[in-house]
Amino acid sequence: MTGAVVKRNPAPVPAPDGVSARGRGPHRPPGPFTGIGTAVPGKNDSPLGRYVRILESVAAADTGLTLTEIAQGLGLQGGTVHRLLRGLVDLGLLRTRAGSKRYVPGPRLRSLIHMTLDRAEYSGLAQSVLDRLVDEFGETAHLARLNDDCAESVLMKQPLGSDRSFVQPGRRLPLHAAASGKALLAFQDEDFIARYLARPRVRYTERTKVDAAEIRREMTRIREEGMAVCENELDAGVLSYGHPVPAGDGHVLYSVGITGLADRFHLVARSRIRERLSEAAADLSRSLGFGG
Amino acid sequence: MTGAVVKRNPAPVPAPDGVSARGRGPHRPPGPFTGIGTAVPGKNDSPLGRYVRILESVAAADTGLTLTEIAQGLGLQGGTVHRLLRGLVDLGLLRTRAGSKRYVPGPRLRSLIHMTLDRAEYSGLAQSVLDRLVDEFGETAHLARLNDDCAESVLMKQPLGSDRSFVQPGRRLPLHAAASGKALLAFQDEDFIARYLARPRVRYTERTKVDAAEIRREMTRIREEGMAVCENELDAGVLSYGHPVPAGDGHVLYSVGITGLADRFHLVARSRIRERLSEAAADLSRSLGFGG
DNA sequence: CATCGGCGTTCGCCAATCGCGCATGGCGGA
DNA sequence: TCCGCCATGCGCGATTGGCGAACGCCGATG
Repeated sequence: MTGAVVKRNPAPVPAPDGVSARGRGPHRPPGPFTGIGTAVPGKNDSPLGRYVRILESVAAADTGLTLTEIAQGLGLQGGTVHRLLRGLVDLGLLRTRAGSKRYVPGPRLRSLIHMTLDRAEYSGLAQSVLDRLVDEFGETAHLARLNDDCAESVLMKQPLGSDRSFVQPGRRLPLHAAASGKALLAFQDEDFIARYLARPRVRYTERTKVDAAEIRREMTRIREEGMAVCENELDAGVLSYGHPVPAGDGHVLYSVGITGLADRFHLVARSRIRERLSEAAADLSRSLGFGG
Repeated sequence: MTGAVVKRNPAPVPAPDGVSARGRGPHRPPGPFTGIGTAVPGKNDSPLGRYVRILESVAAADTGLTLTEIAQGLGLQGGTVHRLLRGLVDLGLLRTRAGSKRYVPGPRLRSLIHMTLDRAEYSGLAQSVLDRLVDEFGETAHLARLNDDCAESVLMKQPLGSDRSFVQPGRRLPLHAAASGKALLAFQDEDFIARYLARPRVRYTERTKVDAAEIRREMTRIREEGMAVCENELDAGVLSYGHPVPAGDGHVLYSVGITGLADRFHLVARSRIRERLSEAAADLSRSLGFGG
């Protein structure tokens, strides 16, 4: 099977003379030059390799690419590329720019990006927003990311003199028993929520809500209020608030939260917290790259 | 073709009773729960969808995943996953951690991720490093990213009172005639360099080097010195320096550069520039997520 | 106003591939 | 030592990828 003659297009190599192999050699103005991290130069065309090259082309283009631009770049047929693109769009890796027929990176590719972001990188992106929250309330603020079936704290800022922390970076917070987790869960799509609720949940304290119906009611409340509250449901004596960070295209991948000891933090008016968290979420949405 | 009975595994659904359909139901301790950005819930298992889910699983795991962990997560056979992983590794999307058998994101995925980073995001990640360079030298500093076959300036910081800029974000700098471009080209693998040199190059000024052999000689020099210099090769009267930003796994995707008018900038000792650029590159490598 | 060319879309066909079961080979723990 | 875990090949069948071709659609062109 090594020498099997492949019928496919011989890749975007300009035909030696003026006419391409199929008599319709277009022209291809700038040329493709695909492949930055080309590991094994022979495996680059396979079903998967083509998908990757499409993604790379689209990602490299600032304003998106049209179908035929992609087709030319890969040396593939228009019809073929159309099908590939449909697959990519259906998976959410690409999307078409509103109305236009230009393809741009989709939410799924975006989320993949953020999943591989290291914790160190968040400090540059979000530190200032958390700083402001801490200045305002004197309590611990953190940024949480939806990871798998939990919310992972990726960045935290504590007020001076704070003794212990409940949301140090790396801690995985359950989606049903933490404010930032609940703020994430409430804004996932129905499919995600259903799958989450179908699995067993841990009861951390006697106030932890584990009943599916009860959680669903709270999700509705959170969506209405725009903010999640969690008191004594995960750590005893702790009161925390969580607010979703919108991702521009409707998805919610991050949430911002603020956490304090209940007896002290209760003194702060909830409406003011909601207001500030909402502002912080808008700022974060911008600095995390969801603005444009 | 709607009701076609599919033979594949019924997805990671636990078998109703104790025994799985194939009589070997392992146990799957934590459970898979794959799928955050599930766009179209039906299209999620297709050849491509499986690949994407593998990538997401691996990206979400901090320390990488083993083959069987992935297989369990997707509800696929070990042998099947092995082939999928081989494809992903061959393409450079994944790689195995040195010696270990754990799979982690590869250089190609890294590069894809960084290609979709928005310019706004760079300001959070890299602004402070550029600020320091500008404070030190009073000249314009910028961060460039290898895009396709050119270096794209993604972030720039000018000193106060600077009149015009040669590296405003979005500008695409040629790899053979700009300091930051040359710093990128010099540290690509031989395959990339050969392909780049095989294509025609633009001569911008009479000092632009376009001859392949001459460029290769300069590449060697750059690798030895660790820094690229460019004077009057792209813009007349402009002197600029470029330094690669190492990506941890040997690849170079970014470079940092500093640019000034030649008659003024010539007064600064080259060794000091090299030293500061080297520090800046190390800082950038960390804040861009290559620190490990 | 008619025509042409580019672009996106759809359809049938063939085979490359994907995914599975099974068998095999290395490696570490009991 | 043996045994289990994990990783790796090898046929087989169903799925899907890729191609050619044809079809609307729009704007540019004569």
